[in-house]
Amino acid sequence: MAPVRTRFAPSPTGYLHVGGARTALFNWLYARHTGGKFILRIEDTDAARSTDQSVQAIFEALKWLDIDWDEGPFYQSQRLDIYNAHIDRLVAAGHAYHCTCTPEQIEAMREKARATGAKPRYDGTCREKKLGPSSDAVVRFKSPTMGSTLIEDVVKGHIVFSNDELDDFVLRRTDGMPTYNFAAVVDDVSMDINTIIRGDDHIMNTPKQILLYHALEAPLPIFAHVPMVLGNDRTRMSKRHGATSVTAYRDMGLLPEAFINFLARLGWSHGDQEFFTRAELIEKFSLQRVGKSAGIFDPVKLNALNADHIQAATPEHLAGHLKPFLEARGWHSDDEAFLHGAIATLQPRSKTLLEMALQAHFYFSEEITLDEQAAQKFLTQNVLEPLRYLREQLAALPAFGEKDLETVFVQLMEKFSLKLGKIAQPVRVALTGTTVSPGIFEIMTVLGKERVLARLDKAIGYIVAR
RNA sequence: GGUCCCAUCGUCUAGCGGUUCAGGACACCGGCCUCUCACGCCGGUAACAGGGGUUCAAAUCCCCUUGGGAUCACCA
Repeated sequence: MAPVRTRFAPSPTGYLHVGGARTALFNWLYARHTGGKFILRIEDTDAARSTDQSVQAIFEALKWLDIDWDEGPFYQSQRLDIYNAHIDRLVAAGHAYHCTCTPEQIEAMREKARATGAKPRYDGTCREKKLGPSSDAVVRFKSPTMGSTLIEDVVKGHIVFSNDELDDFVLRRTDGMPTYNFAAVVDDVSMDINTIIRGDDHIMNTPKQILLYHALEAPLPIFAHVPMVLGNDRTRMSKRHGATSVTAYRDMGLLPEAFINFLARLGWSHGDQEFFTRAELIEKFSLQRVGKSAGIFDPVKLNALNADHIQAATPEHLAGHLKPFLEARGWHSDDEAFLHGAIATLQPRSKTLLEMALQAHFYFSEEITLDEQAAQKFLTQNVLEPLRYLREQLAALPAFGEKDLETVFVQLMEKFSLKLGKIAQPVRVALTGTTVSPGIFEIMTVLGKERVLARLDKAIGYIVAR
């Protein structure tokens, strides 16, 4: 068996979207799983719509997902000589011909066909004219008029197309650029791509491509058409479904490992398992386990999976991904231990890194602001003495671990006959400014004695002043 | 409209003829835990689109209907 060679071949006409990312992921996973090669190719033969900005956006997204490639990136726009050489071969062999019909004439043909209820298609006017190349001629493929073409798809099974459905499609445009079907096949052949994994919206192109493989006398690759990713309205994912750019999910606070886990599980399964590390995905991925039906992209489930990955990650790992969100709020910390401690307390209560950053406000804001409602309700006269006592006891503490703190609180509760519930909320408000936060002992441990005392002083001052 | 693909809980899916009055996950609804919010734990509601076959036996195989999707360019 020749080693597996897969490729991802996006057209740079916009950012990398969810469907494209999944196609890239499946190709990459399959190559990594089999120990094969994964090739990146940029299909920029549409000069009008391709932009370098889009190319950069695609690179950026793949980099975030940590999908790396072994060869490329190749640019089709730089391979015109190769396509032209193949065009010459095809014309010489009688598989293709020059055609000077104008777009207007073609449109007229289609109109006429539609009027008679026939299929709108090129009528073969130039098919036998043996025209030579010229600046106003396209090159068309001479499609067989009889017979049928069979696709043996790894995920969809056998699909048969009658060849009379096909017309003589264009291989090279008047501007000298190859069309998609032709360039893709020439590249896949010349790059030895033996496994083509792509969205099933390409199924209709496949018979044309198979015919081209035959004309080029090239061995057929394995085809695997994976089902589409749909939006919640059951149509193909597009801009109107909200965030569909991969990097938008990064900016919403998703972890790349959670995102690829989610993408992989959309259409592929391994028993009942939901959570996969990157290594597990590579180990377990297989084309046989890819389903046939389209799936709806569910952002709620994505977030839930992300929460699982956040919980499973180490604070050290999360720190790198979280920092941009902190910095966006003007928060910095050179104290790694402090940062990691803070993250650890937030892990079980954050579905996204954005949520985590938002909840981390009291760790990184130098001066916390007391929420007025919270302060009104919990920083009252009757907790003034307990808080003063607490402040003194804490100040005298030689160590500031959770156990030490608990001991102080037990004493406090006994001395003032208070339940923990009665004193915890005031302390929470004093330390964080709000009524919602991680456990107060964890917070205090992370914050450290100095900050805790300062915040208690501030709260005491607030009570005295009211 | 032609062609092609698809069809299990709201969603993602397990199920590859019998051990399933269909299992898991997310979401939802109860309860427990508890210093708040979460996490966690326990429990619950919820699906084989419909109709014909084949078979001793069908969610699983075949056909039809219905529904959804994709595609019909000198875009990719």
